[in-house]
Amino acid sequence: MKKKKTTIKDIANVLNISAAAVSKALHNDSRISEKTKENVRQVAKKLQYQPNHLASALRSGKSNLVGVIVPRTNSNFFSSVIQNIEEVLNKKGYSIIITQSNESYDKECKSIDTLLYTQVDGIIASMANETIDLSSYEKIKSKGIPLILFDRGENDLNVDYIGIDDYNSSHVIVEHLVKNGCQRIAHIGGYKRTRIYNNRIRGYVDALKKHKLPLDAELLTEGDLTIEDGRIKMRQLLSLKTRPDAVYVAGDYAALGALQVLKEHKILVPKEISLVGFGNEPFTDMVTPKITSVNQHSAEIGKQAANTFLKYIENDTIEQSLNKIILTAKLIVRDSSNKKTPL
Amino acid sequence: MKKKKTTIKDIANVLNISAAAVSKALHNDSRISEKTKENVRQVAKKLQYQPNHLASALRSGKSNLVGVIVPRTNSNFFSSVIQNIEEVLNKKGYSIIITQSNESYDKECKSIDTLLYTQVDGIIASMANETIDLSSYEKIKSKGIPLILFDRGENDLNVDYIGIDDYNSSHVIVEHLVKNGCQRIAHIGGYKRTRIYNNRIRGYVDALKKHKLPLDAELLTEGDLTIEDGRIKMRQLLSLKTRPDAVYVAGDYAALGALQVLKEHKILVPKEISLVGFGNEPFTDMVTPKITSVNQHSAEIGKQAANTFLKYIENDTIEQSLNKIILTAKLIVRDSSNKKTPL
DNA sequence: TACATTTGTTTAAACGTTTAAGCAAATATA
DNA sequence: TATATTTGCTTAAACGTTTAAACAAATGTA
Repeated sequence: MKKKKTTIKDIANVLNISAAAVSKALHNDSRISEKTKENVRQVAKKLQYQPNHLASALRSGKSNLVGVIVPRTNSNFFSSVIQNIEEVLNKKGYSIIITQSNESYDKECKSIDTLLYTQVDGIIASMANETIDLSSYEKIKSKGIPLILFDRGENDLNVDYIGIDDYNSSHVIVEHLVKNGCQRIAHIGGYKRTRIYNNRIRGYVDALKKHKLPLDAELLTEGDLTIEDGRIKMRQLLSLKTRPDAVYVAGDYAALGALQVLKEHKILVPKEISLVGFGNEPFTDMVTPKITSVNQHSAEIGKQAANTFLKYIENDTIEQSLNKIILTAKLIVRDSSNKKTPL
Repeated sequence: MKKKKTTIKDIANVLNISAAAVSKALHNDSRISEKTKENVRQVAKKLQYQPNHLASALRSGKSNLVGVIVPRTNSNFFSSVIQNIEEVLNKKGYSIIITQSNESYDKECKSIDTLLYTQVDGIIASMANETIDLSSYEKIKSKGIPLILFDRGENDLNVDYIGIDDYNSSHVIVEHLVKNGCQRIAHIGGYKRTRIYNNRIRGYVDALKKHKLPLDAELLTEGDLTIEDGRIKMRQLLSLKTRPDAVYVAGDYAALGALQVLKEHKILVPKEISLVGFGNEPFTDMVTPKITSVNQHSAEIGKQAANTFLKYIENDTIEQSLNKIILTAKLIVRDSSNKKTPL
């Protein structure tokens, strides 16, 4: 059934030379004559030779494969980061293997095992929401291969991190809402244990203080930021004795859920309640009203992550350490928070 | 820099047994004593032994890796298919490697090369829109590993295919629109060269005939079904002397673009023009009005694809041939086409 | 001419497993 | 007691490469 695959030896036999010569010819070794190289290339083509990656990786100790772990691929942010990682790495002869954790810690551990098992030369990852125990990430480090984190990182791992300035983004958002006359700003946040969400919460709290706005515990919630979570939290906010006049949601999906609830309650956005999301997912520009959100520079993050990996490959004497590249996120003001020129 | 990895030999040395014994112990060979097995397991754990996949795959000729190629991962359909493929295959000890073609033929070829190079045991793929030349897919077949296609398939490859009944889905859609009083139904279609879109177009044409509706060439367009494509095609339709009273779009993203244009033109949906999409992407349920769409049973497709692969692995005497599994898609009627109980 | 260098190749070991074959010791069978 | 079988391991080859080391032939140098 299985067709026999062409090996370097088959080529060697045809040309009556050694397998070693063929290997070197294919790698353009200077000690192989131009004539032999040409012969090898021709026979290789004719026999449809494809190098056996397993063998070469085993021998050389380099797989030319990089693992990428993301919580999910069906968000524009992660999809775009991946695309850019791939673009940069392909140019340098690396291929990438994508795995999704589905925000599950167990699945993430399995992904890591799969990647290590595949003997990837490095791993670029964004951590699952659930992840608290870092031991599987420590395992990557202990194998001595570069580990680069982006978006969802963790200082304690002492590796490179590429992300945006979440703390400051919250300040920008609150400032924007205040300028638009909002006084009672709620925050539908992610889980505090995830660093980025924690930073957004801290930023929100500090920005309220800065603007001398009351910090009301019932206006601050934590959750997984799914659409459903956004719906639940928005309903909670609407049931308060004093409703907020603005809601800053730490993720676009939850912001969408919140918007649905607002529309179901016939509440005018932004007139009665302003809404701001986070992530600049494409749909924020598609719904009515369009949702104000924060652009996370996915392309840039992907490129920087890939380049950071390459840095370690090109110079393996550098020891990894906590090294943060923080990009400044950009607030994209749309209808959902723009009271000045309403729909 | 690179830490030395534990091998089977290290374990053997500690216990003063041969590497072969360790290998067998780890594979629970019946000819190894329970005591030795236990010792091996303990030492393996202590030394944090992780089998070297490259070596075992090279030796055994099985990588336990399955490649998955999709046009893109940031659609819910593909993301869900992938998740289900993974679920089924993980249980059987396989890991999957995801690659995206980004709808580009070149990228698809590269993906195939990467996967073959990684020595995957099989490939499950959905073809890029652009793909006409099938030679890279033929390459997969010529390697003798199973190739399973889903959603975007091609009869000429003579391999297994899992998808939905596109032709019939068009009939269901047209029927639904007719029942809602539509008489002049347009179709914003995909490229005819892609089989699924061709089938949707044929279904549309035949359904019109069946209902004795006029088949007007200017009501039928072809494109790549991106949001932008949907916008362009909708504008074209609106500029006709006689506008359609319903638009059936062969993809949800394009349907979204079409909806945006309709709203910009203050055209009431579904009152003036009804709209139907395809794919049941989550956002169809999020926008206003909610878009009627077709559920493609992504989970089922993923499971069937994985099981089809396993069928060949479990019995390698079966020769692959054109073998279609066609699921019946389900029309999800929402506001955008429901004239009877409008908003 | 004698020696050194360069060129183009071969040989053989190695990467970390798996596995067929072999073998000694223990146990079962007659 | 002698022979057969089972148990529990070892030996060695193999998977398809890469690569250090060796070497013969060709070319250069003095």
